[in-house]
Amino acid sequence: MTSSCTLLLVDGFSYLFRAYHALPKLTNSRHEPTGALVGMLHMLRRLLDDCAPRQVAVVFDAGGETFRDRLYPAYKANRPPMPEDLRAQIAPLQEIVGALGLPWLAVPGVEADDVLATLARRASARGLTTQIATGDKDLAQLVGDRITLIDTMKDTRLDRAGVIAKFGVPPERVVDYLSLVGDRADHIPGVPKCGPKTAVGWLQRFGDLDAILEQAGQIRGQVGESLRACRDQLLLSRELVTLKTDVALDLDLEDLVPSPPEVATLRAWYTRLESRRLLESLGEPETPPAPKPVYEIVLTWEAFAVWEKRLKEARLLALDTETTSLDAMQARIVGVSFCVAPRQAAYVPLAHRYLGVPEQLDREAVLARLKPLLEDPHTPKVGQNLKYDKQVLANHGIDLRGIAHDTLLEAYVLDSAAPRQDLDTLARKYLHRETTRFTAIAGTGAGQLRFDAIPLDQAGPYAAEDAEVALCLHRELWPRLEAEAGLARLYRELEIPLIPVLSRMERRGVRLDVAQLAAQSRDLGARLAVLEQQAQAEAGHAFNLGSPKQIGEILFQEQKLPPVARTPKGAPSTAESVLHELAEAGHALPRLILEHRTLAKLKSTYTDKLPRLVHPDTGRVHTSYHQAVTATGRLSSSDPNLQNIPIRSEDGRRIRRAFIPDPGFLLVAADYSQIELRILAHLSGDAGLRAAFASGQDVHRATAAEVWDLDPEQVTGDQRRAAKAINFGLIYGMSAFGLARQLGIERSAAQEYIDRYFRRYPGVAEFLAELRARARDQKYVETLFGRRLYVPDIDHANQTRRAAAERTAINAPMQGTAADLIKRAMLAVDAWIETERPPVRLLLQVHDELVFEGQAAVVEEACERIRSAMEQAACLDVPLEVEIGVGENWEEAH
DNA sequence: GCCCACCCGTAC
DNA sequence: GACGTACGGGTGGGCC
Repeated sequence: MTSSCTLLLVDGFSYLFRAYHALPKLTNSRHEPTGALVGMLHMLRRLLDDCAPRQVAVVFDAGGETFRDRLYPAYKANRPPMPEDLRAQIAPLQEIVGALGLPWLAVPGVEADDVLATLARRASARGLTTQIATGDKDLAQLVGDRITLIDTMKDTRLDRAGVIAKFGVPPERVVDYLSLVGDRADHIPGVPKCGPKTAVGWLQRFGDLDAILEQAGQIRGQVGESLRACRDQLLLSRELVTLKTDVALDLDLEDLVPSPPEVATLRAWYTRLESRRLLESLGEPETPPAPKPVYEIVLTWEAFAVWEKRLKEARLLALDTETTSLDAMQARIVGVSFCVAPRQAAYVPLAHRYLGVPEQLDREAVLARLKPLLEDPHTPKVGQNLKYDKQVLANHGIDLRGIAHDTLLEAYVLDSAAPRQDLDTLARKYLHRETTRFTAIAGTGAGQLRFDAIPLDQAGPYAAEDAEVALCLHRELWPRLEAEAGLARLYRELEIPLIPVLSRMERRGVRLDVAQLAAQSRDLGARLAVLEQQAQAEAGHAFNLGSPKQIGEILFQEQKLPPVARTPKGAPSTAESVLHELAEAGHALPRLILEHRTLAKLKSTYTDKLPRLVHPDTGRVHTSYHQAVTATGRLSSSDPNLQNIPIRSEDGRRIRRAFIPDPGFLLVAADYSQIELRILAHLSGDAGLRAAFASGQDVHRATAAEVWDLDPEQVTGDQRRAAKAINFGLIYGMSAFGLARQLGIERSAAQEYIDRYFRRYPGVAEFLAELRARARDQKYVETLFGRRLYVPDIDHANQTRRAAAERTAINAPMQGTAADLIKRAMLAVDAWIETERPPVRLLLQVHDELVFEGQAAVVEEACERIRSAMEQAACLDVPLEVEIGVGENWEEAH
């Protein structure tokens, strides 16, 4: 669509609104909303390119009361207020429009449409052609020989013929048409039962609105009656819909000639918006792009000595290791890279093995030279995920100290909900820089090269770049953290100190009774075979019990059982709750499948898998803890995941018996009791809930007694169960629906429970409402220690997404505070162990539990030190209680 | 043979 | 659709 015009008028909000609703809700890395703004600016650019106008005006509503509000108080009443994240984009938009050199105006007392109409008519009277860019159909009344509408989002242009095609009436009848049909958005009522077809019919038959009203008596039926009843309203509607063309404007059309753009201002704005496309639109930057850094490959001792000196003198050195494996416990060093300032980075290859590799420096000799520097706590280091490098260096006898910063943790504390925190993603997000990916030099899949097989001309620049990017990233992220004192503190005092603690836990590992697990596997295998045979006999044919698809076909097609629930994709669900319900109804097959599933899970995930992960040298399993994965601040564990070892069923608990201490040691398990509920009591300040904990009795029983007005000993099992379900449900943002399903009761009964609960604990109800409001207001929620979780979906247009964000907003402060708290406890316990060196080792963390092994002789004393460290981790308005058990295995310790 | 979506189940 | 946070196994379909 290309056409030239002399005057271009832009309906500012019309486009901003549409961009806001049509585009995904983008924000920049500072969480400032940018989506609608960037969309609108792209639209504006295209418009200017297409129209090449001599004069331009971008017109905004000024806000406040207009003559229409005075004429008709219901006008635009009940419109939801403008979303805050949209409102926040208005002022920047106006500033940017100004910097583009485009005249813009907002006139109080009239709407933007009236200003557009006035300007268009004035131009028309002077013989100028005008195009109005808008999505608002009211403007169609202005269309004429010299005035057309354009809609860049739909890429359409509306001239006189276009108006007739769209509305069925010419522009001069558009006002009458709109008055008859009405406009829901503006609260203009129209004639009941009169839609577009009827309105056009009348206008064609009678001419205009006055003629229709004069001859209204001729129109029969209900529509005729409602037309006659609407007479006064119609005249008012016409007045409302008619645009003013005589708005007093203290400007001349000549004032609408654009001035030259202020490029520097625009560049600053576009940089802040983080829009590459907009930045490119400014043309070549004033300074040429930095030349691609040339990284040094260190192959001689002379070159090494130069770098050694630089490292010693650096205020902060960035470091990265390249290895043979992602498994930190198995990995061997292939090379190390360093960076001391942007573009000053080097790679020291140490163990590359491909054919034709040049002479490298000796690995052990280089590491011996680096050891004092790397172990010096006063030589500050930065890197991406230094816990990994610390492990790898430990494999070579080096204890990395002086970890001052970690870009992974910086990024995580700034935005824990970001989907990825890897170096490539962070470089793109914060440095607007594309980096070489590992797969680009190593390939993918089975043919992927190990790092020592990658030719040095590729491996070297890749490795050096990683160290350099880490340093640059730190320079970008650290000021952002420092600007938020709470976040900086969390990072400095909790997350960074935790690195060596987690590293020690991973390195220590935990001992497994492999023979016992093998015996369990055999037992489970035999039971599974029996169940499989019984199930297949019941079904009448062989099938795969591990396939939900086949199970669904047998149960719901062959056996015609009722499909109780469906999966998100619409298939009949075979989930546990469904099979349970069918089994309760007396069907044999679902019960067999259930039992088979349970045992198959235990065998494949645990009894078969765990022994394979025992480290060949240590004879123990070494999990990896991930410090920057969960949105709430919890740790996660993988390879193997030791945070989901079964405990609830008897068969499952047996697996815990295989977790055993070193000879001469005992296992100690220390659990926080009801930690999240205690945090709820503290954060909400609810007197009743606080009292329930202060009394020291069973909190679910106390809750039940309070809600049903009983003595604690009168509480029935079902009442306690219900109270427990509500207590947990609160933490998860559960609805009456969820509670009803959980308890197997009617939804109305569940609602009644919840209502009673909130009447008894009004502080809790208030607190939860406040969390929702806070999330909507500031787009994030916080833990007691200032950890932040952004919830951008909190005003998502999709109801499901929005509700999910609300649940996150409710859950995160409690789950996150618990995570902060146990991290503090871990630091305290570790400090005790590292300074006093008792024969006690911290082995595992399972969200609210710490697992230790301690020498039998000191275990009793150790328990008290552990209890004290954990209970003193924070001072809340309710006591923190820790339950400690000791045993020959993990199950016994509970 | 590899990768991925899907379904399901384990923990707190 | 309906209860938050994770990790991971098996199936089955698609791709190389």
